[in-house]
Amino acid sequence: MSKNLKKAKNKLIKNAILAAAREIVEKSGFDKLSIRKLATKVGYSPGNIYQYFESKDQIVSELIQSGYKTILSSLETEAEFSSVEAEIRYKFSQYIKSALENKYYYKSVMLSQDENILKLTSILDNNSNKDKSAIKKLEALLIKAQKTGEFKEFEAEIQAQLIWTATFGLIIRMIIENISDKNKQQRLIENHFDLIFKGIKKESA
Amino acid sequence: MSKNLKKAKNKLIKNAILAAAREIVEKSGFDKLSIRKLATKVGYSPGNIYQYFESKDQIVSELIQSGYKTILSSLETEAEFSSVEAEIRYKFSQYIKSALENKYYYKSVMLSQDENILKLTSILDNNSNKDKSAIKKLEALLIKAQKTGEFKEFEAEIQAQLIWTATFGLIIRMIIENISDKNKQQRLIENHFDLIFKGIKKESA
Amino acid sequence: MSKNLKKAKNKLIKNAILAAAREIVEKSGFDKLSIRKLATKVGYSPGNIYQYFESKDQIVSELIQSGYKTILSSLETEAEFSSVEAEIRYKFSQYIKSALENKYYYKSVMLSQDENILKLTSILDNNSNKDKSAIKKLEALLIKAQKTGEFKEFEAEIQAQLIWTATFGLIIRMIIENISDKNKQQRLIENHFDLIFKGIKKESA
Amino acid sequence: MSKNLKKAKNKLIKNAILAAAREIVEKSGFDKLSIRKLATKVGYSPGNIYQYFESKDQIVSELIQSGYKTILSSLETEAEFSSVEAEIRYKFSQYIKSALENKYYYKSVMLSQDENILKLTSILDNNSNKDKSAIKKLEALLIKAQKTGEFKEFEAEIQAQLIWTATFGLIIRMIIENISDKNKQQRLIENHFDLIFKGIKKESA
DNA sequence: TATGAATGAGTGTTCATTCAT
DNA sequence: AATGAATGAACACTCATTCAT
Repeated sequence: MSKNLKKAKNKLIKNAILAAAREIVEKSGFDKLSIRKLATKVGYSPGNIYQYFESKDQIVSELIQSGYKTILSSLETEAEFSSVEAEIRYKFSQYIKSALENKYYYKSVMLSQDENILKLTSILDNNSNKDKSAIKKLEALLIKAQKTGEFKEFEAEIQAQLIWTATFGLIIRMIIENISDKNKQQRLIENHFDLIFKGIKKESA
Repeated sequence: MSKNLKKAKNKLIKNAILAAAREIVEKSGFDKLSIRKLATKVGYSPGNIYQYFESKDQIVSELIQSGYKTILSSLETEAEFSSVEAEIRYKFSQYIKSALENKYYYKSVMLSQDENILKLTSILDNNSNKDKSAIKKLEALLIKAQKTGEFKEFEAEIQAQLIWTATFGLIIRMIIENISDKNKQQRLIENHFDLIFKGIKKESA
Repeated sequence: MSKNLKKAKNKLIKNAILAAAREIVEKSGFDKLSIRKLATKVGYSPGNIYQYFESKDQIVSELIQSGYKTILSSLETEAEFSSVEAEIRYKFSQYIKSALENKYYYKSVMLSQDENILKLTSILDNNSNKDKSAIKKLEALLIKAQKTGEFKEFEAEIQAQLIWTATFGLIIRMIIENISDKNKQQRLIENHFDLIFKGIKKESA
Repeated sequence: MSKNLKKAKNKLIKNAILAAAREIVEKSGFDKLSIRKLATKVGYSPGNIYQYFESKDQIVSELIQSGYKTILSSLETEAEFSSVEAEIRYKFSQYIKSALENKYYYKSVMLSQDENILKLTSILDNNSNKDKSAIKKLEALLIKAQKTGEFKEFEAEIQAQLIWTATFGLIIRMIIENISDKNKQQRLIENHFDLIFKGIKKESA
């Protein structure tokens, strides 16, 4: 077999292993992912898994990063927006829908307390991932809108965090309570953003 | 010993076991709860635990149900409030703090997808537990505030749900990301309610 | 079964486990001692070993201490000696013979580089076991003999160490080369001490 | 490629493998020598090692034999000495240092009970290797010194053996107890020979 | 009612060796 | 001659559960 073919085969198997891992995680959560179960599922001996991955941690890590990227990528768009509110509403709606489409995945990743995963998913830790994180992008948006007078002047970092925790809470509850009616989802999402943008108090109050 | 006495003694011991379990869980999480540790803590042998509980699962389940009540009870108070906003801020702050003090329970209860538990914990399901649920009490408060002009006129049920999911999201993330600095907690909580009451948009915008 | 009986049975089994461990070690060295092999040998499941010992380390440790004490105890005696030379010759001869009677054991213990074992067996480390060790007793003997003029004035600590390493070397080689002829053993031992006491140089040289 | 060329190439590679193995062993000990690590170091795949050696055992065995020669060769020298004492002190110091520089070999070789190795390493067996052995050379030296009046008249064979076992004991303990301080090594070595040459007794005693 | 011994399955990881390619 | 995938056994240790006593 040529070197290229071998490499391709290797990649194929790596992917098969990751796919099996994903299946286990989605069905039973990260706790239940073990090298043995994984090996059995792909029809290998436990030791052979280490031919393809250095450690369980590496498997977990690759698993998460790939899934998480899928969901996060829903935040990217080429569209232009008339206001920051419109932009946030649009992007987060996409994000929520993507999360709901990968619900077991989203749940597993976002509820994991594994250190490596938390590095990617933490919302409230002000120090981690300063630059790349989605939180920072939201914060930038808030600052921009504050400057144009669209939003109230306020500490953008903490607001970004709280928008995110609120949205996270909505998604998780929709997943756990198995809210699958698209209309109901839509109504919840819209009202969620109404709440965030306008609050519940009467303006002049 | 009379039958009654026997039953009472049995209940006493069950409670002692549950109390020990609670201690372990709240100190180290559900992962670290093992029959062995539990037995050692109560001063019994591992085998004897099975005289009082059918399985570890049963212990975990009873533990979760009781923990949930503790947290919910934090919403009760005799105090009078000058406004509904003040009342909501006060009660929910209590609730959040109680959740953080019982973080392993809160997480377990609120993330459980067990049917029986979901009957108690569901936020978005409009049909379950119409009367007793905490959601309904919040909804009633919202309606009251709308009538007095304190809050905007709006569909109270869905607003109650979203306040709850947002708060749930904040709590879960504080638990998962292990935010233990009391000052940071306080700041997050206050800003969380600022967001909910006033939103982020400029009023005249 | 009464508590005492149970305890006795427990001790019996602990001893059986230790005996099995000793057998493995004597046949194949400490490297080859594994919980699995040990369990198989006593007819138990691996896990059950932990009913009797906290860890493999504890087993190893108990094993060593018991065997080492046996050999070391050969240094104790009630006898009175006409000179320090006589005392040293007598005691070390006993010690060597005891070592040869427990040869696999002596070899395993004295050649182990396991930290815990080295704490007991180190000869050259000036810091460990300052008080209790056999080395210190020899050192004291040397000092006494120096004071009475029997021995040359010299740094007693290092001399004690070197007498010990030399004797250790003799024992190990007798074991490895399987010198079992008692007469030959005796001749080697006597000449070994002649060498140590008088050296090989002509006195007036 | 001619048969000879092939054989030469084969030998070349075998040596490269052995060299890599030697490096691993001398850095980390025989425990840490694994076919995988070895293959990685030579730039081969694990399987290919078996083209050149039948088993790991064979590699270990060849390694040990070659290492032994290195150490023994330290006894050879062209130098002239003013006395036999000086000669012995010099040569054995070289030998000890060489042993300490190849400590894993020395330990493995000298503690091996493999028959073939024992043929080379035995000190106390009066019959084996009558001619070539290092012991015999030492014995000859002793006899020479006895004749010149430098050393006491005594059974040279047994003295040679005991000098050797004592020195062996010192080396092994320095290895096992990991005495790496060069000054301490030097002091021990010097005092070791003081002991051997002069003994510990007062001359006139 | 209570004990504690025992099991069997489970955890991640490493290893010498084999073998199809 | 060389690769790298694969195996199967091994390592120490933990656990929920069962059961004879």
